[in-house]
Amino acid sequence: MEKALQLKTAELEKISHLDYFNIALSVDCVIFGYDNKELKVLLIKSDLEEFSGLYSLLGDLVRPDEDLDSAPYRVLKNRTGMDDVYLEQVHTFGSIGRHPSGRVVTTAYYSLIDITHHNLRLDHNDLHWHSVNDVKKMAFDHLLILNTCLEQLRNQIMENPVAFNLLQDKFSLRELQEVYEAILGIKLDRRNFRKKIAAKDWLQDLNEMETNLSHRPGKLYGLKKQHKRKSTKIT
Amino acid sequence: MEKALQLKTAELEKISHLDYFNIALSVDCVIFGYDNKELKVLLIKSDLEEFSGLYSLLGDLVRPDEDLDSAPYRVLKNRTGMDDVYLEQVHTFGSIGRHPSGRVVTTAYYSLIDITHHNLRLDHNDLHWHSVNDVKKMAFDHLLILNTCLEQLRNQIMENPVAFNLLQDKFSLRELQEVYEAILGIKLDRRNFRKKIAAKDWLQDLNEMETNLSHRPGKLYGLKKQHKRKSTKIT
DNA sequence: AATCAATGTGTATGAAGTACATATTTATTG
DNA sequence: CAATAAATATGTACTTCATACACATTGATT
Repeated sequence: MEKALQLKTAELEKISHLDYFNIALSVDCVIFGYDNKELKVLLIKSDLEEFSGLYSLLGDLVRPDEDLDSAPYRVLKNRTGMDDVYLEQVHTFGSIGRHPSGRVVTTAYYSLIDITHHNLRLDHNDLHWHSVNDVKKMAFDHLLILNTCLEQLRNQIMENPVAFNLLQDKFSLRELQEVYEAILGIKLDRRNFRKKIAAKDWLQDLNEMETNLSHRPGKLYGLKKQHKRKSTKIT
Repeated sequence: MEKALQLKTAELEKISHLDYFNIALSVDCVIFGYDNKELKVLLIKSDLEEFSGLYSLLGDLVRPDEDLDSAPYRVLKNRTGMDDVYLEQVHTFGSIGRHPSGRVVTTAYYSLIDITHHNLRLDHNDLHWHSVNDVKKMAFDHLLILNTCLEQLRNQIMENPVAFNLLQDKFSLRELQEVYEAILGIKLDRRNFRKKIAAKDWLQDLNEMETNLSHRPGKLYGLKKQHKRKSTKIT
């Protein structure tokens, strides 16, 4: 048993209809968005009886002919139409009882998307944005998955320019700061925040100003090209 | 297809003998040790023809009746007899072609063990310690897995007192520093290292000294009880 | 012209990281 | 037993980073 992985193909065939392949593998996507100064997460109503009334993450079983890391891109593309997103693997959850219908191990990914920019078909897919702070109960172990991803996101945003994916291409420093505050759940000092971001050399000054405000407009910035990550994982 | 995870049990039965369960799930353990001022990793000779002469990590298929996170503890216990180790999930690798015998997705864990303390049955299991720096080629994608785990280890040792698991219960600050140097692959300043470690409040002064040295002996320390992590994952 | 509501900016302080040298202890050796 | 060798133990100056905090400026509105 202990050596199963070292067996040759023929031997592997023999054991493949023992219990070894009775574990299904899925991916679940924690898709973060940002609206109304709040961090949101995109959820779907669970149609498992056990979880009636609860929401779950967007997931699907991994197909035998796709890379594990490609599966969440497929899910995201199918659900939202987007294929230029930042997706990161976070953790794999595999407790015996986590799925009521059978043994399903799931690998969790998170993604940050601009809810205004893309053609989200929320109605068609029965998808809904939820304020992360308001989500108290979810189907499966998805609340644990959500919290794990949120924690990882919080740990990353000062190192990597990922939070920018929540915003449109042009944004003011105020908007950027509000995004950071929504993710971290705390207020930040404006001058120190700007100093810190400036030190990262992430921003491109677009020489444009905000418009249609009833007060002094701020300068608009974009994320420098060399820091933009595009999907390369669809196989 | 996209909704497979939301299907009811009966429906799940129906599709369970389509291709969905033709992905096997394994765990692989990157077991780090420390000897002769070098970071080591415990490897086994691959007995796949494709990889003849190469070494691989210790792994096994996940059993249907065990939690994913329990599997590496089982592997480690079976291989080394140890069950009081620190094991941490790092990443899941699932490229289509990563295993020549079929579709196997593997979740990687790392562990740090004291190579002197436990009853390692190296000969019996055909296990060998390799200097991490000398490992240039491995079976499967195991070199990638090793490097991913090493990177994560390096990122963790200043936050979490994990490196201590490489040492025996009593150690001098010099030994501790040498462990850190071996993991990070750089030399550290003695005074600054001690200052940093002292600030963590990890160490218990044992009021003992090194013995059998041909020079001034150092004080011996232990890791404070509240920081010792024991395995709780065997189901 | 005055008011409102925001943007934009700098400095002083404390905390943490880094570079670096000397006195002390033990075992060993002549 | 005195001198030497090889290590331990420790503190300070310097720099870098994080934090706290206030005022002048801009553009729209009245």
